[in-house]
Amino acid sequence: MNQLSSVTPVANGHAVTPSARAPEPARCSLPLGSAMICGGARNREDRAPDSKVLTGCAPGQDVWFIRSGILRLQRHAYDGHRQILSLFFPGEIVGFDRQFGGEISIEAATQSSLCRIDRRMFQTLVDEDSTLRADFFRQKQDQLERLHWLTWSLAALGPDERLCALLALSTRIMPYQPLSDGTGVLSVQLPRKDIADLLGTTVESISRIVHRLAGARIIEIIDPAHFRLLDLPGLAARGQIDSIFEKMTFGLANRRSQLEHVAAPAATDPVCLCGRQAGLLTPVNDRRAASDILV
Amino acid sequence: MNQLSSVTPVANGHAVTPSARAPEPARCSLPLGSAMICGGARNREDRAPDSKVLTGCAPGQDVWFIRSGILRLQRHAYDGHRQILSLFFPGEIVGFDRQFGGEISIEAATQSSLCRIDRRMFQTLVDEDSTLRADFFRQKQDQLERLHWLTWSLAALGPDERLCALLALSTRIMPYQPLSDGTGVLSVQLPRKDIADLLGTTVESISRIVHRLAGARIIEIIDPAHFRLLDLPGLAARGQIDSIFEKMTFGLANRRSQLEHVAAPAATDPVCLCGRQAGLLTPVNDRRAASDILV
DNA sequence: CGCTTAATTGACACCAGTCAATACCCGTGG
DNA sequence: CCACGGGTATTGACTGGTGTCAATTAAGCG
Repeated sequence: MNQLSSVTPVANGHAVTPSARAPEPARCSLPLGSAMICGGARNREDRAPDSKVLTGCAPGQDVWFIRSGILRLQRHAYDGHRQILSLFFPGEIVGFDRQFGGEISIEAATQSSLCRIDRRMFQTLVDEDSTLRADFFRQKQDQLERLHWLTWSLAALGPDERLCALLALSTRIMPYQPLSDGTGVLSVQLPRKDIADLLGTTVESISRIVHRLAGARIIEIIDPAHFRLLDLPGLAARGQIDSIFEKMTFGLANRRSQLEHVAAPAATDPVCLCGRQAGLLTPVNDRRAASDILV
Repeated sequence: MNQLSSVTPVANGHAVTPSARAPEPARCSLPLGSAMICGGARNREDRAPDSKVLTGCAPGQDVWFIRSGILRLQRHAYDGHRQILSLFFPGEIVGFDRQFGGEISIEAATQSSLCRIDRRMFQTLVDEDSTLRADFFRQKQDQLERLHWLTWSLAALGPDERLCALLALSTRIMPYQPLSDGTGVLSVQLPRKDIADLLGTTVESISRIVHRLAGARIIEIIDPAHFRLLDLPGLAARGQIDSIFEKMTFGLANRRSQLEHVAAPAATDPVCLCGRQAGLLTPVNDRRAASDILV
């Protein structure tokens, strides 16, 4: 237990790139297809948890690139019931699709850092750059697959199985510290309420299930947001995602590590690469000009 | 009751284009974006209910265009439980996306008529023709929206509300004969089991709900597959789709009527139009050559 | 130290799934 | 014409899980 507390600090800070929290990194370049998204400080926006990113009402002239944090796509029923339809993770683009109805919206689930992209600019890029298009397609496919899973599990699985699946998946999308004995410590960044609304259940049930899993020696509760997963394969099996685990998490983990590679050595050189085609990357020193290519 | 029986014949025949059942129409041209899909008889395939169209295992080198009928996207749990994730309707393209996992598959839910399209050919067309791409995008958007609805309703709505929503939506995707008094007769083409597996419930519950609705004078049961909807707006409201009803059914009804216009006057002239860009439609008399453009 | 918020635990009712039996429809074949 | 059989729909009785409501505890914060 005490040895675990030495690991937990990973949980602090926000989503994926702790370095982004540093005061004004001022410039960054983010990979997307063969293009680089160059967001100057003026194109970046930090969002606090529960703040709105896109609502159905607002025209939403912008597309958003997620630098860090987790966004949630949600819809409310007449009685106020909220259901989370999907989560969006670092490296993904949101807001390009058709305007949602008035009842659907995207909000920040955790502290997030976004990068604003002009809609028409992005449209143009997608039309011109087939590599970007392919990459964007792949994102859509990933998101679709996640939605398929959620839909299926809501109807075919029990709440406990759904939570097991989520915990297993979380090892790839949230801070997870593997230990030498095969177990690992997971930092759950999603509020309990969000987990409940995503899995179509209640916070009370989540709490009961968590403690039930702890009783069955499948997990160990460090604190309400940190669990030690004693049997990750077992979790995946209970959630019936063992056969698709790799496939579902591949794209996610990929984009995440890509972002980390970019964000990590950010303290070295102010040069920002921008290009629209593979092999045609253009080094740009003036960050204002660079950020204008892809607002 | 007797006046209703004079209406029900609409229910017979299969899905949407009864004329397609005629012996060997041999040629047809179907609109998709600015292109026309010209399926000669050898590219067409009729599928019986429950026959497989795409499985995760099979490489599936082909893309399918739905001429008539309803296809279902489904997945099985370990215990055999089946969940239908989505339905596909006439005018839509399936099979272009990433290969599914082994557990997911597409089958015919009703008697269906499909049109086989070579994958690479379609890929090329999508890359070249931005209008087709836009149309294809719109299809994907529609499908995504339906999936969003299903996901949301599985968690936020009760089984009865889900059925109400499905009935309301069905007036746009299944034979529906409006009557002068504002009511109308709906022919449900989906087997009871499919309805249950789509809405995440059981056939027993479906039966109970149907009779409950009849008791509440919201519908009238003509026979297990034909209902007289006494209060369509009420149904939509119960299903909480009243505010998005038009939006959700627009694309579907659109494609359906498009297909009917094409299929209806099929007995006139053997000329088959094929073209890749708007305004560049090329009349082709040799149907073999025509069908080769887009196999 | 008292406030607010989140997490937990308990008691309870009710809905919906399960299982089993029956009714119904629609072929076939006698 | 009726008897038979297979599939589907319906109905009933029962039970278990899960939501709901309420109370308690724990934790963060001024």
